[in-house]
This record gives sequence, structure tokens and C-alpha cells, in this order.
Amino acid sequence: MAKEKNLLVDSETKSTPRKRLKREERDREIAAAAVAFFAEVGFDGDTRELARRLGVTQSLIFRYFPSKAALIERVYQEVYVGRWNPYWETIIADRSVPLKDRLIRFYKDYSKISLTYDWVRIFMFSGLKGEDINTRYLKFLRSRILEPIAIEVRAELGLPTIQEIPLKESEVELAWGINSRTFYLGQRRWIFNIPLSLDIDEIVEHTIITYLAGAKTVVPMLIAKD
Amino acid sequence: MAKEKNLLVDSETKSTPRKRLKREERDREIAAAAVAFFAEVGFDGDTRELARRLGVTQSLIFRYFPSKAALIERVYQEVYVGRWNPYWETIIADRSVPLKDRLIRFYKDYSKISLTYDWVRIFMFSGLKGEDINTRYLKFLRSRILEPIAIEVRAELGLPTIQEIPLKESEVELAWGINSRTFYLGQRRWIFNIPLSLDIDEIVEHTIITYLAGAKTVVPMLIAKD
DNA sequence: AATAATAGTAATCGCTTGATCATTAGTTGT
DNA sequence: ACAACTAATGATCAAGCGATTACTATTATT
Repeated sequence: MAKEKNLLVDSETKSTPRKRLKREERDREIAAAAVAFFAEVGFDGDTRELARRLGVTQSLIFRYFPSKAALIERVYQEVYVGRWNPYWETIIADRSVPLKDRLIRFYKDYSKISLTYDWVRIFMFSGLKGEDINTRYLKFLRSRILEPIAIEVRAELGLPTIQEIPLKESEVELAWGINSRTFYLGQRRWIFNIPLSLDIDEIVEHTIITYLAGAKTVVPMLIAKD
Repeated sequence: MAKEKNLLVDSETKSTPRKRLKREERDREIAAAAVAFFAEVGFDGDTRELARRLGVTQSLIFRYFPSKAALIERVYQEVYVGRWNPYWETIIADRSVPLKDRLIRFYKDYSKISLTYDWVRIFMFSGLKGEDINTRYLKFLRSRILEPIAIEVRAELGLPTIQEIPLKESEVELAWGINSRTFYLGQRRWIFNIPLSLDIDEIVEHTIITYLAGAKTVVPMLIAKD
């Protein structure tokens, strides 16, 4: 534990600045380390171990964050808010590009963010903890991505607009299917430790094609029903 | 906390036996409460709170289980081993029944177990903890359910047996898709707190139909390739 | 009824953890 | 070069935790 510190004391004191970063920089450093740390061990991970990984004392963390809860709140901000790209919403609505290409482009990009170790695990840890930011994120995803996708599918297939016939729950449900498929890949890789035999981009493409094919036959039935 | 105990002390001492269950019965009671408790709060939940819910002292738990780790191990046994139905494997292989019916029957039944509050959450908690029982379970699932399904699909479609052409990874991957879809439902319901608008049995049926339709067109290509 | 066996309790120990605060040491401005 | 500022430390507190042990109360045995 403290043993290797002694062994490194010569090189370490000289090589690393060791101390005194500007407030903003240290703040970012702690936040980034907290994301990685809590993603690995969960939010019950202790602040001393986090400090050890940062190479600082535990009390320093509490000079930057008033409480552990505040630090966790910051982690949520970094992951949920900080990694969201508003441009995604424009991609999906851009009808100058074929819908299939738009969806593939979005989901490939979104996968790069949301299928990382940190993201998948923090998402699950916070979900299991019952944090409402999790629910809010999914509602946000639904309104900004899934419902727009369902609307674009209507347009693509030459079906009535949502002004004429409101979106059915089952149409959104169909779009959830894309996320369920890809998110499960992230879980297998980063939680259940089952290596993926196939390339994610490839699976994304296949998933989109399947979704659109399914939508083509199913959605007309869905909006006709009732 | 201890307030309500005082209020109930008259009725409770008379109505409930309060103490002295037979060893086996108390053992089961603790194990069952532990499953429910850890499913709710995770494995960092403390034994005092668990004892409080059981209406016994914390030390009693340690008279039945040598350590908290042993209690958790028992929880895994209850959930992973105890809820597995060996008959499932027979259902899938029974070629006197159409494959579609076999799959629907199995997944409806399997969903009743694996999409419960306890099961879904314990599965995720133990997965995030990095327990190897989780990985082992998924390997077990693969060999006992997913590969058999892929084999049955070959037979159903009149394709070469696995003796002639070994199972492709992508064929198993296709079967994983069924699980990913249904498991995601369990997560939405029990972790992310998003109510399901549709009936699970209905979704299962739809998922199976989609899977078989997809397999019909995709599997011949998969085994032809390479 | 007396005794052995055992289910259950209360008190406590040692360690961990979030949080606090007086003190040290590196940086900046003049 | 000196003072003022502030990043960082180290020691410590109080609460919470898993685990242990001496003791109590209930059931079973003869």
C-alpha cells in the first residue's frame, strides 16, 4: 500500500510536479478520476481509495466538493449532460439524407459514447441506486431521439403525420428496440464480461436495417389499429 | 425506528411467535429476506437493516451464516441455481411441437422468472460486482438454451446439421437478440422505472416471430459465408 | 420436574468511512 | 526578497459497519 511510495520516492518527487494545480484543473482532474473510479467500483467506493488513485490526500477531495454526494452529482453531470451531443437531434431530422443513413450515422456515433466502460456502468449504478437523473435521461432520450425517429419513419413510409394520427406507444416501443439491442452489447462487454465476436458498427447497421424493414410492415398496421 | 415496536408490543408479543423457529425454517427465512433486501439496496446493504426487516437481531444472522459473503453466496444460489427449471431444455428440443410454439412457451415461462424485481436487480448487482457466477450463468444459458435454439433453427429450415457445418458465432448472436430484447424490458421496469405500455407475453410473441422471420432469411447466408 | 440442548439476544470490539480543521508549503504580486 | 494568498496535507472525530462472545430464554428429553 504505502510500500511502493517509498520505492518511488526519489523518481516521483523529481518527475511529477506532485502538488499545486490551479483550482480549475484540479477540479477537472478529480471529476474525471471520480467518473472512472465510481464506474469501476460503484458509488460505495470510498474517497480514500479515490484520493490514492489521484495521488492526493483524501481531505483534498473535500476541499473541492462539499460532500461525497456533491461529487457524485458532478459525475452525473459529466456523464449524462457532458457527453450529450445536441447535433444528434439535427442529424435525425435532416430529410436531405436517406433515413437509413441518418439512423446509422447517429447510432454509430451515439454508440461511441454510450457503449464505453464508464458510461454503461455509471448508467447502471445510478439506475440501481434509483437516482431520478436516470429516469430523466431516458425521458429526454425518448423525446429527443426515439419519438423523432418514429416521426421520420412515418414520413419515410408516406404515412399520415402525427397531426393527423398521434404517435402510438407501440411505434415508440419499436424504436426502443434499437436501443435495447445496442445497449445490451455494452452490458455484455462491460458488465458481464462476454467478449463481442462481432464489430459494433456492423451490428448497428444490421440493427437499423432490421428496424426499418420491420417498421415498413408493422407501422402501417399499428396506426391503422383502433 | 424503534417507536413502532413499542406501539405494537402488546399485540405483537401475543400474535406473532416472535422467536424460536426451527433451524431450517429460520435459515430459509433469512435467505429469502436477504434476496429481497439485497435486490433492493445492493450488496452493500448492511446486516443490521436486514435484521431489522426480519424482526431479529443482527447477531442472529451471523449464527446462521459465518459471514456476509457466505450469505451473499446463498443469495446467488437461490436466484441463479434455485430458479432454473431443467425442463426448459426439454421444451426446446421437443420436435413434436412447432419451433415457434416451443420458443414462445419457453420464453414466456422464462420471463416469469427472469423478469422479476429480485432476479433482474440481483443479476445486475452481481454483474457489476464482477462475480464470476454471473459469467458462468451466461455461459450456461448459451450452451443450454441459445445454442440448442440455433440448432433447432437449422433443423426447422432444413439446413445442414452442426456435424456438417459447425454453429457459427453469428447464429448464436442472433439468438442472443431474443434475450437482449426481453431482458431490456426487465431493466426498464425494475431498474429504470419506466412502466411498460405493452404486455410482456405480447412482446415475447412478437420477438419470437421477428426472430424466426429474420433467421429464415439470414441464417442461410450466415452458414454459406466462408 | 429437572436437565440438556439450542434459538435468540445484548453488548462490545476493531476497523472503515465521510467529514473537519489547524497547519504546512508552493505561488503570485509588489 | 518579503508578504499575502491559497493549494495541499495530516491528524482526528463521530458514526456505521462486520463480526464475536458471554449471556438469556425457549424447547426437547428423560
